[in-house]
Amino acid sequence: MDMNRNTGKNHDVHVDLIAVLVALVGGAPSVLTIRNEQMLPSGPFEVGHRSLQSGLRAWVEQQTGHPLGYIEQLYTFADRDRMRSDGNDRAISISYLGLTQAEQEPAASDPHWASWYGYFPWEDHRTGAPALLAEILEPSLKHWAESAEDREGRAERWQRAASVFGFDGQPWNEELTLQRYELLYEAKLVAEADHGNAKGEGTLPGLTMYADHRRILATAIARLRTKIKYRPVVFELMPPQFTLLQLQRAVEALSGRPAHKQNFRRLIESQELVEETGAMTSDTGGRPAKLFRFRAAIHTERTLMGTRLPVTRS
Amino acid sequence: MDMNRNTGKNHDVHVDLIAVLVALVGGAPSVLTIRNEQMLPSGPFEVGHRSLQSGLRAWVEQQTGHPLGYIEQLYTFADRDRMRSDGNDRAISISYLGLTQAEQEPAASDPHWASWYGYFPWEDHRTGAPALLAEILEPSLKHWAESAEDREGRAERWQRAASVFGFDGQPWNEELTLQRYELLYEAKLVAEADHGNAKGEGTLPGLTMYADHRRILATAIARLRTKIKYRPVVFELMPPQFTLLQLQRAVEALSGRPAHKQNFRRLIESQELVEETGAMTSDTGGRPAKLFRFRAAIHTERTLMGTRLPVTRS
DNA sequence: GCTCTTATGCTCTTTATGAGTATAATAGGA
DNA sequence: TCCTATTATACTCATAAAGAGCATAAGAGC
Repeated sequence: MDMNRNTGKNHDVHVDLIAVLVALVGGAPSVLTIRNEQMLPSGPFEVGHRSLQSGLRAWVEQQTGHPLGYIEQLYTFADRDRMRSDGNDRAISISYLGLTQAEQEPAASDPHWASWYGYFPWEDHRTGAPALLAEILEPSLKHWAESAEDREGRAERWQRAASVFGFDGQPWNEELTLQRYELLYEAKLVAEADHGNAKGEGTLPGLTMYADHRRILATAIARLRTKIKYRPVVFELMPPQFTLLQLQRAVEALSGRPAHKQNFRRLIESQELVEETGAMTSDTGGRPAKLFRFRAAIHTERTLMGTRLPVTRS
Repeated sequence: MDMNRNTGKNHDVHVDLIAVLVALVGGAPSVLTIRNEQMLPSGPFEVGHRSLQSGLRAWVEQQTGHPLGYIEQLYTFADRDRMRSDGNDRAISISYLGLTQAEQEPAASDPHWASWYGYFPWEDHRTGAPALLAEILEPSLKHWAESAEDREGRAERWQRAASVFGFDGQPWNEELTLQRYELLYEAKLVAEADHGNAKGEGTLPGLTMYADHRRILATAIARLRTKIKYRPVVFELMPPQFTLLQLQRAVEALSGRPAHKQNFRRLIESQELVEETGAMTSDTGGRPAKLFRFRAAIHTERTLMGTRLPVTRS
């Protein structure tokens, strides 16, 4: 039955496991990094590992001391020239997305919780579209579009840039984080795109990362932004008790766009995701707020239900 | 910068590429199989392959003669005991979902288009819930639930079965194909679940497959059923021209549940996914129908928009 | 008591969606 | 030819969900 093995040749390849571990640190959606915010925790999949997940768990705990909670598989990459800076031999990266809470403050600089908007400043629309979108990205991409050979090429490039970045009055779609990064990569506007060249700062604002780690981070953000809309995953990022505004801020931090407060609570409450703890908190800055917790039952029902979240239209 | 490689040990593992290629064959959602409908096309990822996708493409074309169209990555599996029947050494399977049209009729028996409901008879609710759900699955799962050790275990098992299969008046959710298969696996009701034992027919109706290929197929079905609701992927499965009823039948075939005809067309038309070709067809059996094609623009906009599809409530 | 700030309740409008009624246009047989 | 079965297509109705905004409540600080 098994005909594809043992053809004599050695087909085995190197497999890396990479973790995008997300937590909210002081309101900022953050990712756990090592090496001066340049790398995601990672390590090779070894023969001793019981499973992909347990292998990843081992590496992350060894490199960062942080335990892994909820994780889900993200994507498996194997682009020859995108992957490795020394890129000669064959390798595969299996990436995972993890959600936790950052217990201690990021004191030491090595395992460090870095805000993901440091790497993607154009993704944060919580207080409106960032200035650099119109001031830097739009002209740069326009220039790139113009540099296409033929007329259709130019039109097609600009069309793509506009729809993905929301230029020309098109709506911003926060889920397209990966497509935006890929477009910038294609336009050689991110430092990772020119191989072997001076690896200092990119052409655009925004921190760069080792190899394709920034692409993996973009994949994680996109996934999380999609998922948060139909599955109650914010859970994993919240403390045991919270106010509805705190919950809203968490969702806004992830999606990168503002939510309508009253509608947000209507939605959350109508879905019976949370229940009152009975306690109140008064460090709100205004009227004290009720504290909520997630309903225990949710954890089992989780697969079955959806969560939608209300955002402001424009 | 690169610290995780070359530690002296050889960490390399065997990587298989597996394709779930889907097409509609005479109204049946079908998957391309080899080896007497027991296997999905697959082969090792080799050093010569330019990318995962091109490697997969090579294997599928070699084994089935079928070209690969639209594909997307599904999942990467590496469960030691689930994966290989001879399971001693380490291996990883990277699976892809592909959508095409089956040009020629499935004449030869080896590369064969097999209806996916042959493997998962309980998944086809187009004409109501299949009888075997109540007659076979429900009692079997009840028995499994009862065989748990303690009271909570029994309650929890039945609770899970009921919500995933829609027993006790709970709604059927067509997207839970994978969870259903996993539950049956856990309950040892599918033949793949007892290792090395008589590999004849499973305890339940439904064809079995080699190793974990049926699980991969379940993953593909679940993915497609989810995706079809927010991305216009039916495209890839349709001929260049079609009537709205044909389109509806395609969607129903994939989702496994009936749609409301008038609402279906309202939705499709309101989304401007299609345009009239001007031609009509009269092999409808009744009043002739307008022929439609997908709007060309859609192919570029594809990433950006959603498609929703209306189903009957109960 | 006044002001600022956040919490919370409620209304209004628009849109989406599930469901059903009615009519049109063909084929085929009585 | 007329009747019937079958599918296509147009509308209407009711309800639910979603976006927006108004109004009031309840604290802190001055």
